[in-house]
This record gives sequence, C-alpha cells and structure tokens, in this order.
Amino acid sequence: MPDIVTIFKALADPTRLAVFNCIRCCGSTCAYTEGGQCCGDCEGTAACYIRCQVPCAPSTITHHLNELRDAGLIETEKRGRVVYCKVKPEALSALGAFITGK
Amino acid sequence: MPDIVTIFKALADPTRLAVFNCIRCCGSTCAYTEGGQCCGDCEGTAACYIRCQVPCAPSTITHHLNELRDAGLIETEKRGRVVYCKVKPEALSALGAFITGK
DNA sequence: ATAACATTTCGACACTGATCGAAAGGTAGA
DNA sequence: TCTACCTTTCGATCAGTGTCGAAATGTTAT
Repeated sequence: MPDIVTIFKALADPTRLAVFNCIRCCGSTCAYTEGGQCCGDCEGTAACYIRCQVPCAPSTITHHLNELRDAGLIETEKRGRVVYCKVKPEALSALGAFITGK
Repeated sequence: MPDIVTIFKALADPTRLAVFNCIRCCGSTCAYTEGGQCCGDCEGTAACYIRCQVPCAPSTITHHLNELRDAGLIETEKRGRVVYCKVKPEALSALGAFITGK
C-alpha cells in the first residue's frame, strides 16, 4: 500500500491526471487502444484511445501508466497487444481518509 | 479557486505535507513560532514551532508556507513578528469532490 | 513469413523545484 | 536607540522528472 505522498505525487501532473481521469471515466475497465465507450471522441475507431484524449507520445503514456500503477492508483492488464486499465478504489479510499483526518 | 492539480502538487512533497499536517493538527489556528498546543514536543517553549516538527531551514519553511497558501490550502496572518496559519476547509472540499467524481 | 500495429525500453534533454546560507526587513523589548 | 529575534528575499546548487524520438519487443493479420 503506497503512502499518501506517492498518491499526491502521481496526481500532481496535469497530463498524468488527464490519463487517470480518462481511465476513470470509462468505468471499471478501459482499453488503452480500443475505441472508447465514454466521451465519444474515439467511438468506433481502433486508434489509440488514451492518446486521443491526452495528446502526447506513446512512450510518455507508458511512463504515466507506470507511475499511476506504482502509486497504486490503477491496475493494468495486458491482453494481446492491448493494455486494459482500471482504477483501484483503495487508492481513492486512502485519499478520503486523508481528508477526514485519517 | 486553485485547480485540483495545484492542490495535489502542493501536497506532493513530504516536507510540505508535514508542514500542512502540523498546521492542521493544531486545530483552526496554529502559531508558527509559539509553543504548540498539539503533539507536545514544543509545549511551553517559545521557539519555532513548525521548525521543531519539520526540521529544515527557516527560508524553506517560508517557501512551503507560500506554496500552501498559493494553492489555497491555508491562510496566513501576520501578527507582529509571528505568522499564524489555518487550514482552508474549501481546499479539502475540493479534494473530496475529486474523490466522489465531482 | 512478412507486414502492420501496440507497447516498452533506452538515452537525452530541458525544466521545475526543494534546499540551503547569507543578507535584509520588521518587530518587540531593554 | 540598540539589541535580539522572527521572517522573508535572493542567489545558487542539485536532484528529480516530464517529454520526446529511435529502436526494440511482442502480437495479430495477411
């Protein structure tokens, strides 16, 4: 269980926060490269999903996904050549605990 | 009203988070340099309070207090040569809104 | 097998920011 | 006024990290 500073650090970059929100708004699972079920922009396409929402190089996306995973904010699962992500509710619980003063 | 990334950034440093927690645990007001009412370590003394809890140079404390204030996390008030700080509940509310998904 | 595609690794670069010491600015008390 | 004290400003240093392109890895389809 990562500490609260690590969680804050993971969310303290605008690009990475956008990636996190993107994963989050897809519901429980989110295809890294499949057409999105949310926001509509990528609907039906097979092009990169997150990259469409958050324009930056693929290697940068990988970097941010690693940071989010290491902070315990998301889980990733690789199926074929596509990575699926979902938010870990425990991390949000840790944030909630911080707000209420533990 | 500062955005959520700014708030995360302000809390993403261990030293600054310690400063914030120190201010927070004093209740609504906290003397920067007066003896503390919490934690006990500084009780009765007139020496620097926050610096006793968070050992670093005075200029570093000033820097972190500025960051926290600019992020809307605390309010500061100078009375004489002493700075008094208190947490702004609105900032914690903004964090709560992020957790619940706005 | 070969091509196309999704992702990762690696190296490099630029920028941000945490930290300190020295000096300056204000304030309270002798 | 003079002194002691709390705080801030300034400049410098140094580590961390966000970003990218190129190359490598692994997977699916032709």
